[in-house]
Amino acid sequence: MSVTNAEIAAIFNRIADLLEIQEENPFRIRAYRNAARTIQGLSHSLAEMVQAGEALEALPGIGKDLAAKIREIVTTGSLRKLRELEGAVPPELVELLQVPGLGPKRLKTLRDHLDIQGVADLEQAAREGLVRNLPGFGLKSEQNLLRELSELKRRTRRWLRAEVEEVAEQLVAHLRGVKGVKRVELAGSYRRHKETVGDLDVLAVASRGGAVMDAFAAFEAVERVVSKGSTRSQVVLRSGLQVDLRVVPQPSFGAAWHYFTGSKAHNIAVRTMGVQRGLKINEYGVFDRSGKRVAGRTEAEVYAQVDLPWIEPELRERRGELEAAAKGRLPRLVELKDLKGDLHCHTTESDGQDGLETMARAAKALGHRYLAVTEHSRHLGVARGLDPDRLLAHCEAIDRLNEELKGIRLLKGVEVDILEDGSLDMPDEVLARLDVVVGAIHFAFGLSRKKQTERVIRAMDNPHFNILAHPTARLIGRRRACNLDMEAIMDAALERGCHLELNAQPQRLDLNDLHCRMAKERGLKVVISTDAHSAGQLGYLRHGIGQARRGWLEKSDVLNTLPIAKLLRAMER
DNA sequence: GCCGTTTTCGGCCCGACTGTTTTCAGTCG
Repeated sequence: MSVTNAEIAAIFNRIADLLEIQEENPFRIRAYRNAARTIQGLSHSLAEMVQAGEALEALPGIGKDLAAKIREIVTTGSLRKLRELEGAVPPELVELLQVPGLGPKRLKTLRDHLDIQGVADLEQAAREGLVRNLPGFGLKSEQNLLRELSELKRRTRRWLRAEVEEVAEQLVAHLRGVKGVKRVELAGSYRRHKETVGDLDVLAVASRGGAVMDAFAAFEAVERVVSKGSTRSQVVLRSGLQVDLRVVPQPSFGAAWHYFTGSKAHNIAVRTMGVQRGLKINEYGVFDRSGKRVAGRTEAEVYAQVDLPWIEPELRERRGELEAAAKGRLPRLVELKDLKGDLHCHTTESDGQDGLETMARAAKALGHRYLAVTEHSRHLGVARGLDPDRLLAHCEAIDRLNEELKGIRLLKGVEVDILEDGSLDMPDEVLARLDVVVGAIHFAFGLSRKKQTERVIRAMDNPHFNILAHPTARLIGRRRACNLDMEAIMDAALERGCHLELNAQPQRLDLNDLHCRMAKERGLKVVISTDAHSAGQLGYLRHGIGQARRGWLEKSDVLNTLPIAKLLRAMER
């Protein structure tokens, strides 16, 4: 099996960690991290590029040396440089770098004086009071280290963006109520709509920081204040989520919002463009050589200084957005209001929590013009999957309800199980009577790449098949993606007139952002659906939209932006 | 280790906070 991009990126990140412990040239370390980031963001396989003899050196951050290392990984499955480094550095030390407050320098002090080799050593030494007397350390650092070590597990987790949405909005509302605060906005990966976030970044505009910072520390959900200054403070919530707040004056708002939104790679690139123009860009503004502020009130002003139009936050990942912006070729990203309906949901007839009519009225209230009702099929017993008779009876109920409903149409559908051999868990003559057939994998996730890919393509061979639901079946943080040749599946879908779903459940968001881009590059339209199991979940489309936008999708790339008649025509095979 | 409107060497984004220090290093984002 060929090496994946993620594996190559992981090797480079690992090398960066090991070099860091060895206190190597920091720019060299950054080169490895930059390359890893580039690789993670690629929408095509490096292994295939190598096999096709394509020039890896054309990729940003990949020069002659790293290109050779990628070729070595692809052809031999490993990297000599990594083996050498791992031989020279005790593996547990890398883990210690994850401890907040512990960088390569202080780690070296710990190793030199106390022979610290891992988390257990450090914990013991700190307990025995040996750390406080080291140069550069004191009682406070020893206590902080002990606390960080005990929280290591909790602090390194990432959060589903949707999980922190509620507390984020509460915090923003809380801060907006503080006297003297002119504006409060969320920034960071949350604003970029990453599927998971490591912390929450909040930006406030106020002439003075004091009152805002006090209110921040007093926010109901705060467990502990990590640091508190006049422009920047950090807290940990009871949930373990870390939140950073920065306060800037009004004229700096745009520069600060840009800076704190990131991504880091995007920011560095923009600042570098500034340097080339004789400008210094920081969170307070854009400054010319004489130190005079020339921009900063809005993000658009900042971008204008480096001759770029404003760039949507979801695109700021250093994945070609700066080049596209320079050429005037930024995508016009799809928006929630562009969606005309939802093509995947469940009712109490299978494993949903609300009945048909409740779902229909909730969808109408959201402005949907159509909603496909797609219960599970028989094979999924735990979800009370429907056999052919129950499905046909359900369809009759849908027909009856459609006669009463105004302004929205229910589509008769099914989420049919794709069996292990690629056949569908419902007879063709039943599928033929439906408006939309959604197919999905719900078991045998561990098949080989070849078998899993064949399974899905065979399912799409069925002439009634329309949409492949949650294509990789991943659950973020809980179940890894099925091993699939996504490019082959997309090509097959295109040939057969099938479509792929971007499932908007926060723990799925499957297709992911890179897959969306892969689809767009092929001209394959994506369906954004909620897979709602209750009326409330119909609102999850917003999560799907965030992911779609990260994948550069425009209105015309998304099938369910079409009105009903065009939608049904577009799904015909 | 990468890269070039400062082009093949010598740079590489920039500021805040903490804890230690007495003027700053280390770390973080």
